[in-house]
Parts: sequence; C-alpha cells; structure tokens
Amino acid sequence: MVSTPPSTELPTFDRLQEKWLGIWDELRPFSTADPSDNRPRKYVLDMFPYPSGDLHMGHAEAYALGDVIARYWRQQGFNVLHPIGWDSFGLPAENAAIKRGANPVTWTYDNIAQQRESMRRYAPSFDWDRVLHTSDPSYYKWNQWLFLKMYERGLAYRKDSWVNWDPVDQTVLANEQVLPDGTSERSGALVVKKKLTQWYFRITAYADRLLDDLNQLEGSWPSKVLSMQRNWIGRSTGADVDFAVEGRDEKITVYTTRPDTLHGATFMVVAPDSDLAADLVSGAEPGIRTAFEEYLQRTQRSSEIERLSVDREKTGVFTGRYAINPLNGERLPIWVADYVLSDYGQGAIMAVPAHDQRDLDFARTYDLPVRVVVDTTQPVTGAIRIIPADGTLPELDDMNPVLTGTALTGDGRLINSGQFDGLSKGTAIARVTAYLEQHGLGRPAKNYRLRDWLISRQRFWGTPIPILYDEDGNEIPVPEDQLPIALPSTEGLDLKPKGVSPLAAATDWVTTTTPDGRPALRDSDTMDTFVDSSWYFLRFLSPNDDSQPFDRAEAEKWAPVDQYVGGVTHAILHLLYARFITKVLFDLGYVSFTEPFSALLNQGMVQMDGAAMSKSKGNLVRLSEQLDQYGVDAVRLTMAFAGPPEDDIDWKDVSPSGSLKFLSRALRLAQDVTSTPDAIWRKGDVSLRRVTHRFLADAPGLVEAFKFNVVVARIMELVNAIRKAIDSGPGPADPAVREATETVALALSLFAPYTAEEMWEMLGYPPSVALYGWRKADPTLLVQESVTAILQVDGKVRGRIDVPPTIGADELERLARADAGVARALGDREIVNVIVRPPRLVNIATRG
RNA sequence: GCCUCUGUAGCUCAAUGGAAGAGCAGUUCCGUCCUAAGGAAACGGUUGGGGGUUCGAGUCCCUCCAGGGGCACCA
Repeated sequence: MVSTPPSTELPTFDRLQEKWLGIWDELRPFSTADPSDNRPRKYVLDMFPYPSGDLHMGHAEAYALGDVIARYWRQQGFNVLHPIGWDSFGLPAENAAIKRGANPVTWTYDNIAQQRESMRRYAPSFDWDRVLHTSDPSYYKWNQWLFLKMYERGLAYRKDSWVNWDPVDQTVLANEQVLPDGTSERSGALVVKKKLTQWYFRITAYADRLLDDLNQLEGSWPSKVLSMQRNWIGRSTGADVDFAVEGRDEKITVYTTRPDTLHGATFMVVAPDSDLAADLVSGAEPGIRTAFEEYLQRTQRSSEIERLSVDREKTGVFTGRYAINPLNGERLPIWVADYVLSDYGQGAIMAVPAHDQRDLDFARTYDLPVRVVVDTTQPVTGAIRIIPADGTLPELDDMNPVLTGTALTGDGRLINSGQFDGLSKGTAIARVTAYLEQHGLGRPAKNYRLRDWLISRQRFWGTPIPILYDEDGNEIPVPEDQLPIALPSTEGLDLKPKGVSPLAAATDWVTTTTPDGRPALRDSDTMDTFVDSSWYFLRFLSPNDDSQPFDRAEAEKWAPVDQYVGGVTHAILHLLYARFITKVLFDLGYVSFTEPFSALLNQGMVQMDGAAMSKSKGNLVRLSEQLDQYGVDAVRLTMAFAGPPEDDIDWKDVSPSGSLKFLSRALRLAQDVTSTPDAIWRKGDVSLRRVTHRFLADAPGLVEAFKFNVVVARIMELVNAIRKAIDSGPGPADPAVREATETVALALSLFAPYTAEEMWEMLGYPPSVALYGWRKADPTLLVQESVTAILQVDGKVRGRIDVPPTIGADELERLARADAGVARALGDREIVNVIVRPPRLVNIATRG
C-alpha cells in the first residue's frame, strides 16, 4: 500500500471563505440583471426570513437545501432567479420595543443587517440586486394598493364579530394565544369574547377555486400539504331547510348534510351567541331569559379550544319555542347549545339524534326523543322496522342508539319517512332535497370550514390600512396617488397593547381630511403581516419599480415560481393566502396564472436530542458556533447529507466534523491530480471512467427527486474510488483521475461552494465552477461489458454466470440448464416452469 | 376516535417484484520519536411481528405492533 503523506498543507476553511467571498463579490455569478439573457428561465424561491436576531440552524437547513436546487438548475443551463428579502413587519419588533425600549425600526434594520452579513458568508446563490424588505414604505405602499383593489371589488369589508379579548392587556388575542384553561398566555387573565368591528378579506368567495385548483398541484406539492389545505377549506355539500316557528313570522333556516334524515329530526339547536338565539328568547318568560343569559355568558367565557373539545359534556337551555318540521308537521322544541357554532352554516341545526353522535349525546343528556329513520343493518335485514313512541327498538337492542349511546351513521334504507321509505341514503339525500326545492322549503347548499381572513391588527409595526372615516363614520378609501400612508415616528407613542392600535394616539397622523376637504380620521389598525408575504414573490421581479407593484412583462417571463422551498409550518396559512391573492390578481388581470407556486418542497426542522431547539430547553445549537468550528461548507453539506430534506434533522445524530473530513479528502484529490486540463479523458482508466459516468448519469435525477442525501453519498463513493485510483491504481497522472475529480468539484458546487471553487481552481480552471455546467454521461461507458446472471432452482440461488448484457432469453436458458450447480439441484425433478429475465436471472420451478 | 406516512446494519439512509447495499460510527491493522493527519481490511441483517399473492416479496395485499404527521362538536 502506498500511503499519502500530505504533500503540501491544505487551505483551512476560513481561508477559503475569506478568499472566495471577495472573488464572488466581484464576479456576481448569480445576477439576473442581463435582459438579453435568453437561456430558459427558472424561478427558485426560498421563503424569506423574519429578522428576529441572527440566522439560526433552521435557516441554515432551509437555505442549504433551497440552494442545492437553485445551483442545480443554473448548472443545467437555466437562467435562475433566486432572490432574497426580509419579512420585516411583525410583533417581535414591537415586543422588543416594549421590553427594552428599543425602536422597532432600528431593531428591525439592525437585525436585517446582521442576517444579511451572515447570509452572505453562508453563500446561497442569491441575486443580491433584488433585496426587498416588507417594512419599507416602497414595499408596503403596494399592500395598501392591493387593499384598495380588493375594497373596490368588495373583497375587503368590515364586520362585527366575536373575538378573543384579554381584559388585562386590553387586546385582541389569536386563538393560539388562548391556553386550554381559557386564560391568556400573556397575562394569565380569563379571556372573554368581545364583539369588535374588524376588516376582513373575503377569501371564502374563492373557497371552491382554492379547493379545486389543488388538483393542479397534485404530484408537485407534498400530498400532506394538499390534504391539510383541503381539510382547512373543508367543503361540505347538503341542503338548507326552512322551518316555520310557532308565533314568529320569520322562518329558521338550517344547514344539513343529511336531508334524508329530516323525518328523524326531534328537536332543533341554535348557537347561543347568534342573533337568532337572542331573538328567539327575547319574548320568553323571565326564567328562560335568565337561564339563557347565564348560559350565553358561560359560553363566551369558555375558550374556543375548550368549546371544541370532543369529550365535553353537552350543555344547553330550552328557549320555550317550537319549530315545525316541513315534511311531517311535527313540533320540534328549539334549544340553545354551544355545540352549534354561530359562524358555520346558518348557526342553527335540525337535531337528528338517531343518526348524529353530537345530537344523540345531547338528547341523552336532556332526555329528548330519538327516532331511527335509516335502517343501517348490513345487509339491510328489515329488523329495524317499527319504532315505538318511546324510541326503543325491542328487536335490536344492541343497535338502539338510546341504549348504546352510539348514533347510526352508516348507510342503509330509509324507514319511518313516509313517501321516502325504502330509499338508500344517497338516493334519499337527492330526493328529499329535490322535494324541498319544489315546495319552496329548502334548496341545495354548500358550506366551508374556511372563514374570511381577519386582517385587522391593533398593532404599530405593520401596514396602515388605507381607509379614512368622515365625521359620520363613512368609510372613504385613500386615493391611490396618496399612497403610501407611511407609519408615523414612534416618538411619544406607547406601543403597549391596549385594545386600540398605538397609531390611534398619533394625533397628528390620525387627523386628516377627506379628498374633498372634510375632516376625517385614519383607520389606525395595521394589516396582518401575512398580507405582506402573500404577494412578495411578485415584487422580486421588479423590486425597485416605484410605479407599480410588479412589472407584468417580468411576471410573464419569470412567474409563477417554479420551485418554492420552506418549512411545513406554513403549510396552511401563508400558502393559502398567497394562492388566494394570486387568484385575485388573476381576476384583476395582473397575472396570467392562478397558482403562485408550481412545486413545493417542505424541509424538516433541525432538532437537538429529539426536541425543537430552544433556549429554555437548554438544547440550543448556535449556528454561528457551528460555522466557526466546521465552516460553512461542512455545515451545509451536513444539512444535505442528514437525510431526505423533508425529514427532521437531529443535530446530535449528524457529524459536521465528518463532513469537514470528507471535504478535505475531496480537496486533497484536486491537489494530487498531476495532469493538466487538456488531458485526454478517453485515454484514462476505463473502470474509474465507468464510475464517473455512472455518477454523471444518475446525479441529475437524484437532485430532481430531492434525494440530496443520496447524491452526497454517491459523491463520497466517487471520492473513495478516486483515492483508490491515485494510491493503488493508475495513479495521479491518469486522465480518468482528473475527469473524476473535476466531476466531484462540479457536484460539490451544489453543496459546498467554497471547497468546490477551490478544487476547480486547483484543477486549473478560472472561476466560477458554479457557472461551468454539468457534463453529460457518455452512454458507451454506462453499458457494462458483462453482468452476472443469477441461476435459481425453485427460487434458491444455485449458480451464477457472467454473460453479455445483450444476451437473449434462449441463450441464457441454455447456459442455465448447462450449469453444473443447476443440474445438481435439478436432479431428475420435473420442470414445470422456467422464468427467464435476461440478462439478470433464470429461475427454474419444479414439481415436488 | 378518524385519515395518512414511516419501520432495512449501532446511526442516517439506498435498493423499476429478480444477488439485501452505501456513508458515518465502532473494531483491527499500516503509519509515527510521541500525538495526530492520512491509508488499508474485515466485521456488522429473522428488512417491526404474523399471514397471503407470486416461480420469486424489503417492495404488492390483509392483519397486528411501534413511531411521526394531520384532522377531530363544522351539522
């Protein structure tokens, strides 16, 4: 064995980083500024960061993986747009201001400066000419423009609704900020529901398109995200049914997915916090009114989470009123109960306890009648036939919902339903709906779990809503030419949450005039920061254009995004909002596509010891320390090698020091190569060339399938093969060694740009390896001169022979039968079947 | 509870229904004044359990077990 003493010292990673950062700054390898560039285009987008502190391990993973894709397409000859910016509005800036007296503006832009410098060193292939910050007036001006466009189309509107209210902090809370015990995670106060007037975007108007267009993304988006979006939109189909109410002119409309069970309705339930409930009890006797008031208050105190908990006992109060079943004229008592939600469907239901679990639970609690109207025995036996008045089922006690406590939700035949008896569930749903429609008693209906998007925030650090109110309180949109409505200085403002936006206290800012000169006040709320991120991918196309949100011609050239990369934490909201806004822009004629992100990759999270990293857990791994210790390349390579990109990485399971060692091995190869760039490869060692070209052929497919970890493993194998060739094979001067080492540099440029660049230079090429392009595999080197065929008898390997890859079935079978091991195993058994799969396998099956 | 994905070497992962493989770690050896860089070799498996389909199953089907994720009073 020849050992390899270090001939000359290898450069350390920090020297490489220092050297190449300067060269890249000069070279600007990833600029997309040239308008005459006519290579085909790809738009690769990483979700932009929020500037809270410096970059962390999560960023490091996301940008390492996204960069593999961006650099890959560049290497494949595409003009790749890979921009970066900052999602720089949001609550942490304000919290820092409240806690430490920092100015949210300087806090934000200081953090951006720090992240930007860290990002530069981390060296993703960004186009640094297109940087944007959503907190710049030049950006959020266009949020305001978007708001006005939506307002014009009736897609932005104000309404009263019940929101979570913290009476101590005097602020609205998101559902996520309310703890399971109904208290605020911030103040510990018992959260109450408060009715507030807020701005909404009418995303429900797009529910069908948001749902149906997901089909276009099948196969290009993770199926998990698609199903989460489908769940979130939650379309259901059924019917609205009108019920007359005794002593009331107006009918009650309910939504049901089971109109077939209308004969089984035995009571009705109305949401306690609905206007309908208040109206129904308004004329009731004092006892009922008091009970209702108490119940309503209890409901509003309970948190959303508590209210939605499945195991909770059903509660409710009787309103003293009765509705009339439109099919059979029966009197149905109307109850109020919090298991019915005021903002879904009609806020009222018909209760069919025999066939709905929630209704059954309620009926059993309050001893209300239960009537079976679908015979769900499978197969239908007719055993459920006669339902006595007391609701028991003497023939089938084990199926009687009253006794078992289990509703009969399965398919079956209708019973006790008059003219609809005998119909199957599906047929009955259609027939009953048609009957209701004919008689003006109801109609088909659809409902969605999706609610309109509440965008008002009582916060300072966001986009001001461009609406004025005149002295009569009328909404007046700010004229477009007065945009942006810039935020005032924080000077003298108290940013503490107090229920109204801190902006309201900026008297000079709030007080203004209408376009026709009348006194007016500005809306002092700011927009949800998800508005900012719902269209930023378009702003990257012309980030400095002062005259429009984005350039339509540029959008035609680049958009939609070909590959979006980011965390699965945004699987619902951000992606849904961006899809929604894209469809709105399509309807407005600003873009020609309806989906913003053609393909999506969700990378996993970086954990430590099986848990998310956090300061409080004491398992925080600092990115800056990892980079100081192992260097950018080793950390990036570790991220890519750790496993499939969508899996979580546990930092204790991976080895950045191993990555660093591997990178030195690769670098040393380049140092050891003694041939010059004009070496003639085809004169090189054939077996090493086969390994190289097998790799050249396989790597692109692996990258496109996001199997980055497999690509890295394959590079490692190639490096091992080269090492062997240098030390104990054809030696360092062989052209195949150069060819293989150049291939390593090209492949590594996706994962470890500094090392790849240095190797490339050592091999005698000018920068940049990232722009050089991929080499095509030589097909003649991919076919093997012989393959080993497996010879089996009854599935057991009895012999193996080397055959040409082009061997025919007959010839292979002949060779197999002639093989000594096969003949021995065969003996005088009777052959019943021979399976021949040239050139790999022969299997002879025998009897006995 | 419902839906879904995943169980392969100590770890992280490969393997169009056709020979169970890589990388890392560990072990041993070479190297060296000592340490280390570096190199070499071998070791490592009931493919979570059980059944089925097939000439042939890690791969397809059923079932159980274990983990992850999503949904969960939406009528």
